[in-house]
Amino acid sequence: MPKVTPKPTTIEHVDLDVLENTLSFYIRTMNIAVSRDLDERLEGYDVARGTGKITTLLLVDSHPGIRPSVIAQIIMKDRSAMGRLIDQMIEHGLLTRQTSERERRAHELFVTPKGAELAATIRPIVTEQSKDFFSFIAEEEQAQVMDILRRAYRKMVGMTGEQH
Amino acid sequence: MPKVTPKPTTIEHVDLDVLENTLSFYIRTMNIAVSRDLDERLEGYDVARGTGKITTLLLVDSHPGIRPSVIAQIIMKDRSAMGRLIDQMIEHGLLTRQTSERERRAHELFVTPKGAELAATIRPIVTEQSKDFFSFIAEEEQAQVMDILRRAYRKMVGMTGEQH
DNA sequence: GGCAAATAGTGGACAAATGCAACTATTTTT
DNA sequence: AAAAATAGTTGCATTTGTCCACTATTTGCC
Repeated sequence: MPKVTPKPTTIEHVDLDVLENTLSFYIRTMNIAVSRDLDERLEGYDVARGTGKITTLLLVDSHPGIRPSVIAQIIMKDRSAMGRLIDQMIEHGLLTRQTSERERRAHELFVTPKGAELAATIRPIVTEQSKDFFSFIAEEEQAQVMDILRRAYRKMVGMTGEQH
Repeated sequence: MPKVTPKPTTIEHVDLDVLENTLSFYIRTMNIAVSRDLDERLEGYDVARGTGKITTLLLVDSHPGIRPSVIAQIIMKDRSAMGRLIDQMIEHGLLTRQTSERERRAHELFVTPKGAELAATIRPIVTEQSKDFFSFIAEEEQAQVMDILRRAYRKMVGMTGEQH
């Protein structure tokens, strides 16, 4: 209980308590910043806002017939959220959906020409955004972090890399 | 336009297109997973859910009198979101707020005894959660990633480390 | 001194995202 | 043939984030 009004703590002098050494803190915080920046760059592209639209578009584009549930695993959403995401993208004319003939429970997704075009437009933007955003980290270090996180991610979603 | 029904793409065989080499993808995705895990561990602690409560509590605890706008910068929220967060925490009896005497526009935040207690409870949980969650990454690698992200974060929020 | 601009915080409205649970349809197990 | 598992949909309640306008106070400038 300080007797005098404390000097205002400015951001330069703040230490982050235990968060200083907590990886999850940095992941969570950087996420906010990266996502915001990405949204700005994609403004107007009807794939902006929220995690998942970009991944979904690119995935369907490069894996025609991929099923919603597979994408859901990859972007860590539950099926209902995934479904809504797809509805949205179909409404925007980016994807089509049809029932699989061999698995009539499942759906298969395909890009429309518009979707394919958007995918092509997006690809370089997404790549550059990431590079630019992290440009104050040396290339090698970026690669290092990415390499480590990639392995972590793969274990997490069960991409073992085994071919059978 | 495939003539036959394509074989279903399973998660083991998916490649992530350009996202494979996009750091922002991994940050965004890992964020979802870490945050979910954290929420589970903090369930019931009225500091769970959403980014910011934990940081706010720990920051106020270790910097009595800190101002909302400083915290806002640190957790990258705008002032109105920050205000609501604080309202919530005051309602829960974790913080108190008073007008600064030297800057009557500004507020100063303090923890209540209950808040201090919660901070003490939370601290080890948060630290361990991060370690556990990333336990499949070697300690050194964790440290490496953290070190790099820390520097990135600091530049971003303007923590230059200068003492004046 | 006095006016304009900057800073700190509040409050309202609105659009999205998230999580949960219940429900249908289809396939697989037993 | 019945039960369990899988794929997807729908509705609902909660939360979050964002934008904008508004007040109070301080600082800078003429």
